[in-house]
Amino acid sequence: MPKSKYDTIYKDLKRKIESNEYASQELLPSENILIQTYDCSRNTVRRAVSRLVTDGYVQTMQGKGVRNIYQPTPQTAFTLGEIESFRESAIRNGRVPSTKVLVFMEITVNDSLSGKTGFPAGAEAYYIQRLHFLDDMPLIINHNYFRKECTPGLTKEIAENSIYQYLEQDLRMAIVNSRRVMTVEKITEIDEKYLELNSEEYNCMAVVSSYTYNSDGILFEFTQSRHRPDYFRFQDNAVRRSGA
Amino acid sequence: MPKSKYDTIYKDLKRKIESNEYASQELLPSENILIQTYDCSRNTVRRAVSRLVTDGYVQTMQGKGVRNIYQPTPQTAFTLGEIESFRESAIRNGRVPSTKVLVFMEITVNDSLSGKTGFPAGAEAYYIQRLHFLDDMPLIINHNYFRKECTPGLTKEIAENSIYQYLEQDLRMAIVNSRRVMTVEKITEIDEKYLELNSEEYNCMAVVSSYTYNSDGILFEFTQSRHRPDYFRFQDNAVRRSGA
DNA sequence: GCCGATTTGTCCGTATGTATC
DNA sequence: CGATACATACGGACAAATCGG
Repeated sequence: MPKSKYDTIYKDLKRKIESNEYASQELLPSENILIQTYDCSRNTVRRAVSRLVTDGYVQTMQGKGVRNIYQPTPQTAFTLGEIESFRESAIRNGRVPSTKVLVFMEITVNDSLSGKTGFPAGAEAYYIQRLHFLDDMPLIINHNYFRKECTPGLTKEIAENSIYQYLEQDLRMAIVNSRRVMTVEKITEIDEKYLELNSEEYNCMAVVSSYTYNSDGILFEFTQSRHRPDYFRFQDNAVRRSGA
Repeated sequence: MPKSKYDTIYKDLKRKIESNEYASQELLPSENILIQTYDCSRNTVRRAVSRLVTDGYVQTMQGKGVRNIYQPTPQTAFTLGEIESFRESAIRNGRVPSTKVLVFMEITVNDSLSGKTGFPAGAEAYYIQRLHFLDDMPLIINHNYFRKECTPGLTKEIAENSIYQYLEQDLRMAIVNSRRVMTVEKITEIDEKYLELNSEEYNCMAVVSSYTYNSDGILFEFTQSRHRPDYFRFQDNAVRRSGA
């Protein structure tokens, strides 16, 4: 459910671009036309369009217009710039996700873990290790740490489905911000075993570490995602600010 | 040189956050205060702040205020969401960059290359292979393809310095948009030789493929950057739009 | 629980500047 | 030169969330 007018316009334009209602490399209707189309102010139109710019869907050109530069993302591509759960990403790509919980335990954060996760030492936390499948192929091992204080009531059953769905829908939690770091690391025996990798073929893998904050600005999740290298693909769109 | 009022405010707030003038986890001055401070309208302040949000510097909370959630990025971290040349990134991290041109040639795009780069078949292009050093350590091999039509006059000498500087300052070209895809690929003999890698230790590496468009919406650059895995680090900030 | 003050979120209208055609 | 299109900036109005009394 779109929550606001500019969000409605944004989603509508996005859908039209994705469904080729505007030809690639062609101009979108001008702001004035869009104002009439959606019966709104110029600011509102511009807000919607500026989101399409950061999404890499369009490019604005002063004096000329707004060009559609959208190109469909290949399947299995993750998109950066937004927070998306494994399940959401899979569904968006038309795949069948499944999850196996390898470890579910409650722990107390010690100094070593505190340095790695950013959680305060002594805090209570859930540690969850999960294997994610796409169409029955094991692709990702996730090591999740959730601060218990912020995410009470997590169970193994929830972890088998969607933790984010539980946090947002049941706990009414707003997940706001996530810092992610991508690196390449050597594979471990656990990776080799569960992802069915051969270390002679691939001896390292893509690792995404993410630090996620809730709407109170509290770091409540640290996750390390270890991706099968041959299926790892992250996509990003960058905008160069003139004269930066 | 900041080009606009909101850009000035954005840069000033950013600097203050980075230099700890606002304590971490604390609130920034309210919009009303900022309006007085910078003698401007509310929209202008909000525009500056919203850029800090996408940068992951602050988090806005309706009814509460704007919290500083900035954490300094470790050195050698690249930042996503913006286009930055190797040279710029190195300087930002206080390192000494240098570049060695391995190959500089002019080519005609054939079908195979057209599929890879997105350039039309038959187009003229520069192919440049470069080795990038940070503090005398070889870190990245870049394979650049530039459409000659869009980037006339490229020379080996320019490639040894900064191509982007040439494009922006000399050709007055506006680089606007770049789509990037990160993957993990097996290392090649060229990688092994120039990056001084041992395939028994690391047999794959981080690869960033980027498709860059100019202000006319024309794809003028395709680059494949092959990064030493043990020094590769990409950072990103993601915002979850409520109810997405 | 209520109310008012504060703070951010959304939306509108207008004016002016700059680039393109 | 004028018309069109996007960019910047201002001001005002109301809504929604938070907080303190």
